[in-house]
Amino acid sequence: MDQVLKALADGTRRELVERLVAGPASVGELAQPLDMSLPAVMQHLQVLETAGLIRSEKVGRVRTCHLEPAGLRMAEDWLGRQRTGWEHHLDALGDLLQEGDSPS
Amino acid sequence: MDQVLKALADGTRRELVERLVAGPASVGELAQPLDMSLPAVMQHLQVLETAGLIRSEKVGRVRTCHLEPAGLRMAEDWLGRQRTGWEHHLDALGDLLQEGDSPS
DNA sequence: ACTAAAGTTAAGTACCCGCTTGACTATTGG
DNA sequence: CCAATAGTCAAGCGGGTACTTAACTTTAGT
Repeated sequence: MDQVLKALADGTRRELVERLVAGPASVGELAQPLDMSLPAVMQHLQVLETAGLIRSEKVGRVRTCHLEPAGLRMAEDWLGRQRTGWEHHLDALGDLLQEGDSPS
Repeated sequence: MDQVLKALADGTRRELVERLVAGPASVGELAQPLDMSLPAVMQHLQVLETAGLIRSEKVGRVRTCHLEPAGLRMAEDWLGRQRTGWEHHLDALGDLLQEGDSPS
């Protein structure tokens, strides 16, 4: 969880994810539009892979990366739980107020 | 977006959010279970508020904080878009493969 | 075999983050 | 008024993070 959100907290890494939504890509393809050195991109990819957000296999001399939806779903679920929890709390509060509204 | 995910990337701040799901709380109440100094908690709260994840008003000498679901929902939506985007991509790919499967 | 392409590793640098302590400001109750 | 409570401001410290460049490894093309 911590790793997933830390990974997505970086704008560059989110760009990488957004690119990978369109389909798998090699390290070079991912690096090309990114105005930074290739090793920098590598480090970002490693962070994403350690977090379980992407997976990559190397065949020949080219490493191909693809998205792993499980990681995204985990983060999404956590956010959803907190949000709906709070909204239900508000609902319950609303009911309580309405109930106590006309006590005569 | 960047601010929201950076804010949630920290474990302490996620604890604060989880606490606030149960309802509003004062700075002191939030700090009490957190084995760190009060200014540290303040800084975390400021990060959360700047990110739009919580809101707080000060009445008298006590500041009360409450959750703001909009921020959570924004992050949740982004994650959902990426994930479903990728899943649809996989579906389309599956269809393509199946279509080309028996070309005779 | 020789060279270019695609990554990878290692080391170093500059900056950002979380936390601390200490001093300070407002409110509240006696 | 006096002191305790609840929070805030400011400076500083240590570790982590995002890059960089330079050197190296492996594979592919000719």
